[in-house]
Amino acid sequence: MSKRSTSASPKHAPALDESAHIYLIDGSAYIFRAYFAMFKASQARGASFTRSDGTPTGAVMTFCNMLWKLLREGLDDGKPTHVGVVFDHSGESFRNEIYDAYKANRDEPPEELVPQFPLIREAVRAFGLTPIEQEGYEADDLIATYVAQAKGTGAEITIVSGDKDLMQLVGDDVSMYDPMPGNERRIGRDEVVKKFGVGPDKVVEVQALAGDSTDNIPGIPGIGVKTAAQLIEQFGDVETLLERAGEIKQNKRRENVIQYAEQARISRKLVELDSEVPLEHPLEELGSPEVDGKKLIAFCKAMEFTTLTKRVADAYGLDMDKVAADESLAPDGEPAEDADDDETTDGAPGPAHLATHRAKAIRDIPIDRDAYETVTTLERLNEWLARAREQGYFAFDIETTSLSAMRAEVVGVSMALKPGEACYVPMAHRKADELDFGDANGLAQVPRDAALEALKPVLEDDGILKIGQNLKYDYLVLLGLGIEMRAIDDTMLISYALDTGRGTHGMDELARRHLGHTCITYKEVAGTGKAQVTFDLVPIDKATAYAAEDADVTLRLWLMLKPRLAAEGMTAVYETLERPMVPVLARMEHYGIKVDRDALSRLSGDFAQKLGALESEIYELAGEEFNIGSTKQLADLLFGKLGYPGGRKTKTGAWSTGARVLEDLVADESLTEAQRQLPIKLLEWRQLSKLKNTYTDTLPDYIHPDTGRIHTSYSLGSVRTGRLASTEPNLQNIPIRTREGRQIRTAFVAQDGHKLISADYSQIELRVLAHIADIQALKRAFAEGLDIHAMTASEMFGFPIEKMPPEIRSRAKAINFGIIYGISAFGLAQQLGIPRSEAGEYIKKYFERFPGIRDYMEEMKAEAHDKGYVRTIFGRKIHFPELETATQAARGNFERAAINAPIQGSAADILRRAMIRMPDALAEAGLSARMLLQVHDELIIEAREDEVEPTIDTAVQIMSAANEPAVDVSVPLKVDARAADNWDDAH
DNA sequence: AAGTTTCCCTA
DNA sequence: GTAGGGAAACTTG
Repeated sequence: MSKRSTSASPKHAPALDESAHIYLIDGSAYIFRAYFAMFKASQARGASFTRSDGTPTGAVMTFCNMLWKLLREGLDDGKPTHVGVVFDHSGESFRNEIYDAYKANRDEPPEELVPQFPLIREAVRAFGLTPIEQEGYEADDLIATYVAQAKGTGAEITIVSGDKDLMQLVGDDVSMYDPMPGNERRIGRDEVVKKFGVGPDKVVEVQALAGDSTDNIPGIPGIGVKTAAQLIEQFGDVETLLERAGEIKQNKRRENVIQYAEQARISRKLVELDSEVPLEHPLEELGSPEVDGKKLIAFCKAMEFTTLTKRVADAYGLDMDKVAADESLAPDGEPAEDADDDETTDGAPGPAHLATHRAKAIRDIPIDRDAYETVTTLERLNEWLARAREQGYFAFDIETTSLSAMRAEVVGVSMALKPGEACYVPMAHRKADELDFGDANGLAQVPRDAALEALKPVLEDDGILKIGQNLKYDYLVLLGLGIEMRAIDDTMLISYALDTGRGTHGMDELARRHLGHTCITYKEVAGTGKAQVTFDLVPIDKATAYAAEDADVTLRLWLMLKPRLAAEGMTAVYETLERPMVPVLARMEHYGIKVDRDALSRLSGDFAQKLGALESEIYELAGEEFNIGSTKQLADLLFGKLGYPGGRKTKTGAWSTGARVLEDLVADESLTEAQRQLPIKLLEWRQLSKLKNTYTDTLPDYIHPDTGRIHTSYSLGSVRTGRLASTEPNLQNIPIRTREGRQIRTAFVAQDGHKLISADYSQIELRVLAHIADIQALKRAFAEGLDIHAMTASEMFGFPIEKMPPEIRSRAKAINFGIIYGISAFGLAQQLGIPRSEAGEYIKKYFERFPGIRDYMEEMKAEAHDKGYVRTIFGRKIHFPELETATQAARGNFERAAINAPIQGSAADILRRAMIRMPDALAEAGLSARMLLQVHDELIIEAREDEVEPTIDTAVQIMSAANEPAVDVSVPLKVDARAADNWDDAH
């Protein structure tokens, strides 16, 4: 018995007579249906249904909203006088004694739902009611018994449920009401007839014959609801039918009825509700709908339901601030870092305990690569999938011919159901003539199309959780095959949410770190270098060991890491900032961006010509030919033979030839005009060779042969601040600063009839800084739309903003950037080309003018030292384990990173939130526009020409409000957007 | 063939 | 001073 059950004091309800109206609410069914129908769907859209300590509360909230509405307003026919909220008792019911497979095919409840069951019972108490449940009985039986007893009183009865198993109870004074949000409906006799083809009194007969796969009620094979209704119409009931089965005309049907007669009798017992349960809470004790506002507010506050708290306070004219959260249910404040001795209020082990307990148990199960199964038939694959369906979750991995998802062909898939229980399903392996696999390595495998067809419904089922490592890859490959994965968890992203800064999040490293296990490397199975083969040529036995191990390890990592999310209060970060990025990014990568190959080719030609001319001039000036691209040869020549004054050295002691050194030579007044020509030409050559080699020569190779577009890959979990990184190719470093560089941008174009829209945040990091450090002067400047660098310069150097000399403004700009980067006198001096002492003076002056900034910096340093991490405004943690061990010299670097991380990271989180909402926002606005690229503070969207204006409006709207409603930002987020035919003109 | 260094492109 | 990716040269195995 719960500690608090004694404190629940049911109020006295009026007498039960003809004027009474009883609501019997089927709590358990509602929770499940609400969860699958809406809570999960909203979650997939990125909505947060998690309390600040990570406890999932979506189902509790839905339930409370339903109950609130029900008690306050009643249903379509007035308010109730008596209310009972009824739940299934956990564990088996008497039906399992009749038929041990009853409900045996039910999935375990979803992980997010489990901690919510006790909370929902608490919710019922908060409404002043007693949750009704009884060991050995299901909610339906209790409801049936209440109905049977209430009938004698003449009261009107409404069963609040949409469950067809309760339809047998409908009668003169008894109807049902399905409370599913958006699908509310009254269910009376007519609705029952529509569903079962017979009246409520014959429903059990029909159900007995037709069976029910969700409850695992067998029924009679070959008979569905239609046939069952027809048979019952003819024979009256199951028993009569079985006696006179010989009269059935259809041969097969008759045989089945006779053969499965006993099964039908059992089924009837299973579906018929027990209306004679000895009630622990008799009918007279049903509660009243009157609510104690304070008690309910205390509960809602503990759950952090802001909207409902307000609604309740308004309804009762109470001041919500004056009611404290129910402490026995509220989060404990700082979530438990340490995984020891935490307990929930019911004394059950909490998430932190679960996390450590799981970790230990999983590490103890050895990994045996020889135990994995190779699935070679479709039948066997379907058996695995059926088990996955039954379990409700499984680990999953695709093997393909390419690391590039857009070019990958599926070769096989692996899956794991439990630690050590994994298989590989080869689909498209082939023999290469030059390799002898031997006889034992035949190519028995499941044809690809058939295998994918079997997989598709499971992958797309949002009731079956697919667990993977870096699932964006699999998602993208499958998207190309017309499969849209739903219900996913990604171990890489879970690890990233938990452990950013504590190492990388690749599977091999996670396996080593958490399981003490070294995975087989890809090279071990596929070879290395020139001898490396694609996965379809890997022998199937090796492939099984490799692929099934991946799935096995992924599952184990998930079992270990997932409970840590709740234990460490990171569930919301994972579910709102990480997981929803997978489908969004996969689609952006899938669409790609159109690139004008010919334009790039022309540029390459131009650059080549100019480079040729420059080379000749450089050889002429140098007096000899050499490899200009070789820094070593160049240094030898410049500082050796030609005697130029050497500037800086690199960290390995070599003379530096970087742009800064060459620029210094150009400006060196001790050199002659003629001597300055060589560094000038070298700088030009460097710039052009960079543009040619890195961009115009390389980008065309990334144009996909089928789509004519470039499909970059965005990496999640690789940047410690939460930013994305773009690879193969990197489209986040396309040139913009020089005229020649911008020509490359013009080659990124919209497709025919479309425009590219570039929407970017203005000064987002400085705005975030102004907010976090709470700097009034900066906040005011942003609110008034001032030129922030000019304003800084004005504050520091005293010039009026309107007459600011450009060079003063640019100094202030450098300082502002320096602040974001965790300023040092050394760095600022280098940036501005001034003595370090002078830079130090600037910084001193800045801090005098903006002391809050210095306070912020000191705070971040202290927090990073004390706690080992800093946080973004959305709660993402960035760990700095290095600070504990760093030497004095190295410490400054980490401290600057800790200062920068909340700024860069919060900005990155804002971008993520905008990106996650954008596709739905565009679709809801009826727009066909698509996000194509993200460049840290900029989104590139492709829109049809006739939709450009509304697309810009939507994008700006979403981006400007991306922080809401999770976090208030005390500075406006300004977004600029424009459209053009190419990226350069749009930016 | 694989790893490291230098340089340079982006926010 | 923050956060990245990547080409080419160079070093090491």
